[in-house]
Amino acid sequence: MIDTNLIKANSKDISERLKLRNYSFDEDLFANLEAQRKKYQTETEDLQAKRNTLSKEYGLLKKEGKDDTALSKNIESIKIDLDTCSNKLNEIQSSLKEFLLDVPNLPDDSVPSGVDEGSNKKIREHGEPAILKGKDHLEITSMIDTESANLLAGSRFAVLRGEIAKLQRALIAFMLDKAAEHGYTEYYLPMIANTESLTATGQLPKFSDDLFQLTDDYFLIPTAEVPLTNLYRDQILNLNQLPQKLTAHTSCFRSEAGSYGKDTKGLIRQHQFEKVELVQICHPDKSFEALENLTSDAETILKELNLPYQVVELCSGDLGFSAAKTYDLEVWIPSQETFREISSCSNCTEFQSRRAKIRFKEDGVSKYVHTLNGSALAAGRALIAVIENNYDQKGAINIPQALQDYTKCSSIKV
RNA sequence: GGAGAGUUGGCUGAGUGGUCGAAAGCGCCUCCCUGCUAAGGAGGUAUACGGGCAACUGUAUCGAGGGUUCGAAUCCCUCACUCUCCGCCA
Repeated sequence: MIDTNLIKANSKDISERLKLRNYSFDEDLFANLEAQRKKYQTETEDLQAKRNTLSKEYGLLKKEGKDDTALSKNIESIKIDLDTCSNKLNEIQSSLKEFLLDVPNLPDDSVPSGVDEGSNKKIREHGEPAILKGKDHLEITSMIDTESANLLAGSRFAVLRGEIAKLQRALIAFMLDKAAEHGYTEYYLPMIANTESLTATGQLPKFSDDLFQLTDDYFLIPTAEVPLTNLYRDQILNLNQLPQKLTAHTSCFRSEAGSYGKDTKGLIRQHQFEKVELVQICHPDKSFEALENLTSDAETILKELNLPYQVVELCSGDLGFSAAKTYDLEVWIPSQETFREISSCSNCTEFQSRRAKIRFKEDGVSKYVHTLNGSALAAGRALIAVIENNYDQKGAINIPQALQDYTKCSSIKV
């Protein structure tokens, strides 16, 4: 949520910046709602103040046994006005909130402008992508079983068997250990979140179609960013508690509505996948520095797995709803002869902390923290990358050195 | 799932219809006293939002939501959570 004072002060500027990310901000509607909010709030509070004083007087009169009919009438009429006024106020406040919850975060000034991914900017590259087009992961091994998954649940699910299931588990354990090395505290979390949590991090109310909803107030999480960030919801931290660095492995669930026909083959786009997430809660002055660190924490894993990848800075039009600045890490997928997103590291500035009311106290003043998140990494996609980039073309997958402590073997027969 | 008890400020804990944003203690902060240590004294110490250049001031908040009342921390209803006992269970 954007600071309303900021909008009031520079409505034009805000509107321009939001245009960069293809959001058209209705300045007039906002100004109108905000003006009305102010009017009705002041009026309501005045009436409440009046009622409070008169009620006190009434009490005194009663005590002294004096006549109270005139006062009683006066109070009654104030109550009627107050009722109308506060109803109106509630109505406007919820419209205003609805309006504001729909507005995406402001792109940071450093973000390249552009309408779509075509304007994303490659920052750096690491490793040597394979020259020849390779087999895809489904062709390489039958231990990824989409047919069974289809039988059990439907499309966009996978059953992993034997060594491949173990390989994914090894990847997750490796990633968690790396996160711990980088100072992140490991969490085990509910994989169901409620409406409030999902609203705080920005998935709701706008993107409910992307979520699996279980019941009225239960949703499967689309990422561990949701529970991890919400751990601090409604809290005021001490300055010395910052930064907080958290990590968790969870399953992630996405409806993938609107992606029919996209990446239908293999593990690339699933309804359920495993991911290790990094989250940082930090001082506003440190968040852009923290984004560089968090991104490099995620990169370390790709480096140690010897996977070729590139780092891309998203342009304004390609930013996610809550992000002010994002780096995508894209890993080389030989069968597709292209780089595919395997991590997305974002600085959400105070967008989520305003929604979640996560603050810290500095010099006696409470301020909003900045929140950051990034995958380190998406395990399903990492699995594909490891399989395809290490297939020896003869029936074995060579396990990267860094993983061998976990797999207890140096290659897998497929 | 059944029965009972509870939820008040950073903490402990008073408060059963008005003078209560809330006693007292602890903690914390400022100042005073004191040549160390220890002790003592005075004052201050929630959050959000609104109005005001500011000093300041208004409103709301005693688990959450609704209700009764001129007036609710206090009475009524619903819900959540915690604890104890029983049942069941990984």
